[in-house]
Amino acid sequence: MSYEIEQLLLKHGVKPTPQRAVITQFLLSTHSHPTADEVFQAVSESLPVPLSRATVYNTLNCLVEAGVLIEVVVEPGKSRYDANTTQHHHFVDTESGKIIDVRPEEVKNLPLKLSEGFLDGAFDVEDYRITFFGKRKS
Amino acid sequence: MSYEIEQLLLKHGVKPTPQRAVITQFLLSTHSHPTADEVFQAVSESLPVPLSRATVYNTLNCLVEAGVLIEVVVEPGKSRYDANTTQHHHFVDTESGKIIDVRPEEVKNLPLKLSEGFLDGAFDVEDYRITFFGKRKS
DNA sequence: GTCTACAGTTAGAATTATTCTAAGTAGTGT
DNA sequence: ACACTACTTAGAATAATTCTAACTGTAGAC
Repeated sequence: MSYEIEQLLLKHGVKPTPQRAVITQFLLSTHSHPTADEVFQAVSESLPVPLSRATVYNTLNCLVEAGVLIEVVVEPGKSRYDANTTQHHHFVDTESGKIIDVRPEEVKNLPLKLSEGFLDGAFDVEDYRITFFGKRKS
Repeated sequence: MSYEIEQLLLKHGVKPTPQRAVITQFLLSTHSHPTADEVFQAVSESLPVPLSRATVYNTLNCLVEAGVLIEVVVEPGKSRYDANTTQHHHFVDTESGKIIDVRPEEVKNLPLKLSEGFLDGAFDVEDYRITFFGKRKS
């Protein structure tokens, strides 16, 4: 397993195992926001040892807890995963279903501020995500 | 069934049936963003006729298609439904899991504009939703 | 008024995504 | 080598949703 992946996992307090490394490696190499099953498909092809679905789910949950990955929920029924853990947003192409990362700088007028209302008054807002919907220009 | 509900369904091209009316009625009466199962539980108690889960799912999908409801996906595994179809955002209380509607006016600096970038250049952004995460102030 | 057609509803089976369980495996420290 | 612990495994179990095929019930044709 590559030194960089090993260091990344260690830095987040995750014991580096071959399965975890290869799953992390795959997610770092793509911007396609794959589902757990897509990770399973892609990784089991390129792995010398057999890989269980349970391990994929365990690993993804573990990596999300540790902050190595972000879980992205934009459509009902399944979660998607993103190794880009910097603050960013998502654009969903409603025709293809593809999800594209949107850097905060691409959105004007950020950071958002809440006005003085019940939300700002009663709650601590720790984070926010914007999901854009639209279509590719023809 | 109430005249208002009947008119609302007709206006959206949905044939008003008792099941659809009572499900719509329930969603209009709450701000709790219930899941399909919560709708089923709540409605089957107050309905004289038996209600099938399939009907709940059929009806919710039908009402979302017709624009009577919005489907809200903030947590993995299940969809939630919201009869508030005006443009708005959501705040998720990460401790209780409760979802609270946020009116656009509560967020300063809106409407957002995309800067001149690949996203703005290649895609037509039709809509966006902001999901806030945080906790109730103690 | 009856008949027919069709859309809506139903119970339960099937499917899909995810988690659980119990057993097996490997690496680390002793 | 030995035991401890954490990881992985296959398959069972669960949960959310969709499918299927049979059963209404109502609207329009006659």
